[in-house]
Amino acid sequence: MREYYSITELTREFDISTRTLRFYEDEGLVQPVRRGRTRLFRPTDRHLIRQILRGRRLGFSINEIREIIQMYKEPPGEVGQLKLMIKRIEEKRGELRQKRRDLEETLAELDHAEESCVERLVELGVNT
Amino acid sequence: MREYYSITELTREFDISTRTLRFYEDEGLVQPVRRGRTRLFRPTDRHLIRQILRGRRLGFSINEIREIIQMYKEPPGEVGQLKLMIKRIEEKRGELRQKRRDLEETLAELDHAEESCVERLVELGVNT
DNA sequence: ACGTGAATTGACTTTTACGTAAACGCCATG
DNA sequence: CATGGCGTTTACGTAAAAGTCAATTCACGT
Repeated sequence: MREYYSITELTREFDISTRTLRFYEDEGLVQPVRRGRTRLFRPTDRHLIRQILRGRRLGFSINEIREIIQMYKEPPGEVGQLKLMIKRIEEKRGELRQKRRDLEETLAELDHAEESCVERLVELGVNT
Repeated sequence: MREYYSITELTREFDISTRTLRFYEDEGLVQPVRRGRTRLFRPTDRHLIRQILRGRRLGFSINEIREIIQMYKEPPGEVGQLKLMIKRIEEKRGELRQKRRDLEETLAELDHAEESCVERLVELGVNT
């Protein structure tokens, strides 16, 4: 496990711009350390980026991603906070399950659409 | 099956604004008929709205949603078009499968986070 | 005929998530 | 030593997806 990653290394690995990474830093999603003024990203930052991009692909906003990331962190020490956190996690899971239903339905419709296309090709006597 | 739905009926059903529906019309995603100036949405428009919102929840842009909707329509008559369409459908399915992986991973991490919270509660001697 | 509520159009505004450009520091290499 | 490459900050720009507001315009019930 490497200790530090430069910003351009990560932009290449994840195919995002430096602007994007700096933006995520401004938003408090990652906290690279500094050597002088240059940013050094640690494995934990790298993993966070992975999580951010996952959230992004799922259509979550930066704020929602921030919330989700909070949930991955060390659980709080106080009972009320813990219960609240669990409730929030439940809510997010609800959203994700909704997304999963949406996804399966969309996939099913695409399957159906493809079938229609294939049938049509067969009708036209195309060798598949 | 009702023949027509008014714009406000649909805004209530789907919890979106009239502005949003008109925007979707401008974008050519739905084509309600007109009686004078007022829009009359048919069941097919209603179903399209359902599909649009599904796409939106999955983080697809309007353009991507437009593409997907094209795929649901009658398959084209020409062989080249059909093959192209099938290729596009395959691509979209790829995207959706990526989203599904993202989703499962996120759900898994949330499960893990919740477990940590519950464990912590048990440590604190809270009666769950 | 008249007021009231629902719908319409059009213009302007807002938010999000970056893009882009300018201007500069640091340093290794030819 | 200057050139390229990578890094920085600050600031302004922008596209997408609506929200908001103003000014009508119907449709109707009385």
